[in-house]
This record gives sequence, C-alpha cells and structure tokens, in this order.
Amino acid sequence: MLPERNSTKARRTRANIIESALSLFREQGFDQATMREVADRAGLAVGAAYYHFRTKDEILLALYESTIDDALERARFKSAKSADFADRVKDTLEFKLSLLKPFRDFLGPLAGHALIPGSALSPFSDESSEIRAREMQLFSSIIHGSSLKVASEFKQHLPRLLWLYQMSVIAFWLRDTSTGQSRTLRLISISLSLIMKLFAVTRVPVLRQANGLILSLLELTEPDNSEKQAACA
Amino acid sequence: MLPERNSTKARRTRANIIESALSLFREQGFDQATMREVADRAGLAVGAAYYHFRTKDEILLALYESTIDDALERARFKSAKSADFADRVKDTLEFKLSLLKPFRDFLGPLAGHALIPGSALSPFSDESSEIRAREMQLFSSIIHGSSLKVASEFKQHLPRLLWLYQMSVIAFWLRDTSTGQSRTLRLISISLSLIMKLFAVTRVPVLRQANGLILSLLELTEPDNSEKQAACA
DNA sequence: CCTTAAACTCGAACCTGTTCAGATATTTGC
DNA sequence: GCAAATATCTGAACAGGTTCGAGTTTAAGG
Repeated sequence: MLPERNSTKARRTRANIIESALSLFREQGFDQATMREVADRAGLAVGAAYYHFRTKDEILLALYESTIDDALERARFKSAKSADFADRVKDTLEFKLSLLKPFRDFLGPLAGHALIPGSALSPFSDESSEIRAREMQLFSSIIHGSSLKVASEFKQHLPRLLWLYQMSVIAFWLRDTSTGQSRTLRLISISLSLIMKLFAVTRVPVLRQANGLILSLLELTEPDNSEKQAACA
Repeated sequence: MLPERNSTKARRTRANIIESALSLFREQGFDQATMREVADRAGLAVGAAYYHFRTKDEILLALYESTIDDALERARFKSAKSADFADRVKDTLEFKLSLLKPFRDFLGPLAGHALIPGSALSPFSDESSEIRAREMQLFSSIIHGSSLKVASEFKQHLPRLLWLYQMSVIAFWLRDTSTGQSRTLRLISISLSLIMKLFAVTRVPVLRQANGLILSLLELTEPDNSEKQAACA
C-alpha cells in the first residue's frame, strides 16, 4: 500500500492531479491523454503523479470514487420518494447513469478491466471493495425502506444481486449507441417489471420448488466462501 | 484492414507466429511474453509479426480462433449423444471449457476487451462476427436436434441467448479460483436446471402475460436494430 | 532471363506507462 | 532555531508495444 498521503499538501496535490486528469480525459479520452500531459497540466513532473497514484488507472478509479461518493447520498435521498421497490431502484439507476454520463466516453477502457481476473480496477477486486461495499449499502437501504415482498430466504442476497444488476445495466449502457442511451432506459424499466414478477413467483407455493435451486446458485456465486474447504484442511 | 495475406507464405508465417506465441504464452503467460521474443522464436523481426497481426492481442484472438475452430465440429458431435436439451448444452459447455483450459491463465486480457465499446477484439464486435456466427450456428444445431419445448415466440432468439449464456459462464470460469474450477461445473448444472424451469413456465397460461415483457427485452438487446430509426429519416 | 510491382521482412526509432536514485521541501524533536 | 527524519518532487532511464522507411524476396508478364 502507498504511505499515508494524508497531509494537507498531499490531499491538495492529489486533488490537483485528479482535476487535471479529469479535464484531459474529457478533452482527449482516457487512452489519448498521457501521464506526462496530466502531470504537466498539474504543474508537476511525472514522478510526482506516480508518488500519489500507483498507476494511470488508479487516477481514473479515484475520479470515479470522488464522483460517486456524494452521489450515493443524493441517490439515497432521491430513492426515498416512493415506497415502491421498482420505482426506487429505477430512480437510483437513472440518477446514477445521469451522473456517469459525462464520463461515459472514457469509462469504456475502465470497464474492460472488469473481466480481467487479476486487475485492481475490476469492480470485483479487493482494491475496490470499499466502494463496492458503499454501493451495496445504498441498495440495502433501498430494499429496507421499500414495501418489497420476496421469499425470506433471498433477503440476504438481494443487495449483492441488485449491485450485479446495476453492473449489467452499466455494461449495457456503455455500449448503447442509441441517442441519449434511451435504449438503456427502456431496458431498465422492462427488466425491472420482469424482476418484480420473478419476485412474486418465488412466493407462489407450486413454484417454490425452484427456490432451492436459486438459493444454491446465489451461494455458489458468493465471492468469499472459496476458502471454506481450505480452512477445513 | 490488412491486405490479403492469403498466399501460402503468409499463411505459413502466420501459423509460425501463432505457434511461437502459443508456446511462449504457455511458458511465461501473456503479459510476460514480449513481441520481440515471439518474433525471435519465430525467426523473424518484430516488424514481420506486425505485418501479419495488428496487435499482440490479435495474436491471442487468432490463437483462440484456431483452437475453437475444429473444436466446434467436435462439440456438435459430442452434443448429439442425448436428445435432452439441457444435457446437450451441458456437454457442449463442459467440452468447450476443457478445450479452453490450457489457455485459461492468459485468456484474461482477451476477456477484458469484451466490455470495451470500440474494441475490435470484443466478442460483440463486427470483426469477430464470423466466429460468433459459427458459435451461434452450433447452438442452433443443438436446439433443433433436441426435444426442447418452449413458447414459440422465443425460438428465434434462443441461439443468441445461449451464446450470451455461454459468455457468462466463461466469464465466471475465468475468475473461478476453486480447484479445477469445480464451482463453474456446479454453476452450469444448477443454472441449466433453472433455465429449463423457466422455459417450462413460459408455457403456463397464467404466466404467459410475462412473455410480452421478455420478448421486448430480447428485441431491445438485439445488436443490429439500432439504425432502424436512422433509416426512417 | 529481365522488369517491375506487389508481398514480405528488417530493425532502429517512437511513444507512453512506469521506476528510481537522487534533490528539495516540510515536519518533528529538542 | 536547528538537525534529523520524513514527505514530496524531479527528470532521466527503462521496458515493451507499435510504427515506419528502407531493404529483400516473390510472382507475373513479356
């Protein structure tokens, strides 16, 4: 891990670099902008940038984090308007997308890391666990504040599921070339209707036989229990 | 686009490069192996390698393609053993994963391109449409040779859906750290059971009301109808 | 054969992310 | 205020993917 970097100066320099990076990324895209340019615009040498950020990607991650950070609070407020689960999720997702919109053009390269197993930038990685936890927390509050009815055994998995759903929506949105990404908005509203129907179905007695399957699928995809066997040895 | 490169010599050189790359990637991993080494081992200068392949990643793609190519035929044969749809899909997926296994460690970088919108290496891109079409064709033959019963309006979407399912399985497999990726095998069998149940449900009269939703979701995610509006103008 | 254009190959040079051995600034202990 | 310790910064050097102008080989036509 990097040293503290918590002094006022370090924080200011970091902010300075992030700001320069943001404007450059906006102007030229993530790939085109070079670290030398970022450092130049911040009035620093490359080495200084690498003193505060391990990699170029990490600057992008910090950028994302600083944007999403206060956004989470606003999203929580925004979603509280209705008690209907689907409405709340819809509001939240649309709000998040509107926040991400300015970055859409250079978020693509970042998304590429999602599937690369070792990447620190993957939303599944340890490095981004903090921000992931914060996002899931938002979904938790959305669930608990709503009037959602779903088979009780699924409750504990819902935040992660919702987060996964959000990631899929974002992945679709990044590749959505329709004007204003209107297609994504339709995707959200249709898929949410379906999800609600699915939730309803899990409570129908005749169909509950499938719940066991769903549950084992959920447990199978849980990230942290891969060492359970190792611990027994 | 690159020129023809279809002469005997070009084909031989390409094969030569691919072979060198494969052995090097196996020995050192994709990232560690340098283009200079690949070229050296093939008895060429770097420039020659770049005459035949636009990028390092493209060599990996060619590698993947040459592996998957004859595999598709064998997979078709393999899946024909049973008439049960789920069994056929399961056999095919497991067979494909067994083929990909030797590449698993260095397939990550390739997967990374999947989500990057403009990437030529994305499995969604125009450039890889040929291999995608061939894979979907396999799924078509799996469907048509089986005793699958599903609401008729979904039939036309099944190959693409199955292909998407395959991609998800592979994405999971790439990040699956359980010994022998046993977890992925369980994922396949559980998710297939669920999918079969879902198929059954689409034919239950009371629940058919959801079919319209599903159908519009399927059409929304179709890749080629993004220009329909533009064509009207 | 010889000519010539196209296909192919070469390898030095380029570009850009990253590192590192030292400056320079800032803080801390006294 | 001062010296040691620590934090911050510098810019040259490195590494590896990629480009490119200049050769060399091959194929076709005469």
